[in-house]
Amino acid sequence: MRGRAEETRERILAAAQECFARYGYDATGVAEICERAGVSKGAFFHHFPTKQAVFLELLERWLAGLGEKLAALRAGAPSVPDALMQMAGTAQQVFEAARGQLPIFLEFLSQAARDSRIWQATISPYRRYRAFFAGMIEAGIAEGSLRPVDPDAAANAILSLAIGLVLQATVDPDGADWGRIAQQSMGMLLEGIRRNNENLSI
Amino acid sequence: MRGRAEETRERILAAAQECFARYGYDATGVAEICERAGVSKGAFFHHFPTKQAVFLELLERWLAGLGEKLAALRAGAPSVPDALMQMAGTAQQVFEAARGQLPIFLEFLSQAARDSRIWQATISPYRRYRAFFAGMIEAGIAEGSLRPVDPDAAANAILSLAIGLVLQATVDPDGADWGRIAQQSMGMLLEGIRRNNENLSI
DNA sequence: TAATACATACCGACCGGTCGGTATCCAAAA
DNA sequence: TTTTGGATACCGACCGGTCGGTATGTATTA
Repeated sequence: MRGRAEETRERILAAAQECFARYGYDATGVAEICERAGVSKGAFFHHFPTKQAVFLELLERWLAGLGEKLAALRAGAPSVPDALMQMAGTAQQVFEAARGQLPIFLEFLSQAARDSRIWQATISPYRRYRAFFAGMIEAGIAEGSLRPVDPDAAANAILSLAIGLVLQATVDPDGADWGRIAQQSMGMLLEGIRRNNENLSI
Repeated sequence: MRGRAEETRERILAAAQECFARYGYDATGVAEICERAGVSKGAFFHHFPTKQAVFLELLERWLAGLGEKLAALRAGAPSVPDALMQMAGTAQQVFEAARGQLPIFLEFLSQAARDSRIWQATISPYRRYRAFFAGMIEAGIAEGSLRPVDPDAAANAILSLAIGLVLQATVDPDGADWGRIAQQSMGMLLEGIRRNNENLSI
């Protein structure tokens, strides 16, 4: 049996993620997490100093996973526009896989807007993502696939689009086919910054 | 002097808005609202049946105000692209005026993702906005200023952009000049859906 | 046996909401 | 004009319950 302790830790994290997504950070009690994890309160505070520490670890894992996914997609695409469209394409899977789990993203954001500790943990990867996209845009301009737009502005536009899509999919999951919407939206934005203006059917 | 009671109500609402923005809905105590409003707990529950009722009224006012603003901007613009750019242009004022108050937008969203009562109050105006933008896109296509894109998809793209911008400005207010970013982003998206493709310098 | 992993019992602070009572206001009566 | 009476506005002590976190004891592992 490998690491009983480690397994307990993971169970606590998984249970917490479910609770935070369903009820929100404040409205989730430590007792509820413990019950769902099949673990006592003592075990909880043995593995984590505070409730916030659990939240923070979930946040850090989530952000790290996101970063890896983005980098992998970029590396596997032949051109910058291709990479962007592929990222938009994976949105479908993301939305389906994370259905019901997405609200925790909102929870991450609203906590970050208030708690300086969580803000720091959030903002640093976020700025890396922004820089990552800006770098992609620059590369696209250099490779000739994009018009010479302001890379920072374009990166922000892409990020805004992505964040907005996730949020809408979170709050109104049945309001639209968000995977399709993601691709179409990215297609439109891309059309606005790509160099060759041959009309592709959207 | 009109209505002492009404003034008290307004003071409670204003105090609650500040608290919700600063601490979040759950973390805000009724006692804190009362203290900030200079009002007793009894007065609070005399004017509102529950804490949630206060939140709901703030939400409804906010959404109503947003709708009016959008309609006014649309009515005052000569063309659809003009209207969109003007809307993006007002972002600067919005961000500056609401600095520090923006987190309540996040609070609205995260509550809507959980509480069905608040979800209903949120989703109905939200869908109206979406229809409003879709109508604008159709009008733009009809007037010849926009390419024949899917109006719903374009409307969703615009909404995503707007939501994403507000969120980034909320979480990272000093991370960029969000007013400028809003204009540039909308400009790029617009470039992707407008008919005449003359290059405008961004 | 020493250290780690976990369980149970418990604490003080604080929560949203209630309640009995008081102050204020205004219309009608005197 | 003054009095009065009832409705409205407001107060603040208080309640049951829940919260995050702790203290202490027991089982498991090394």
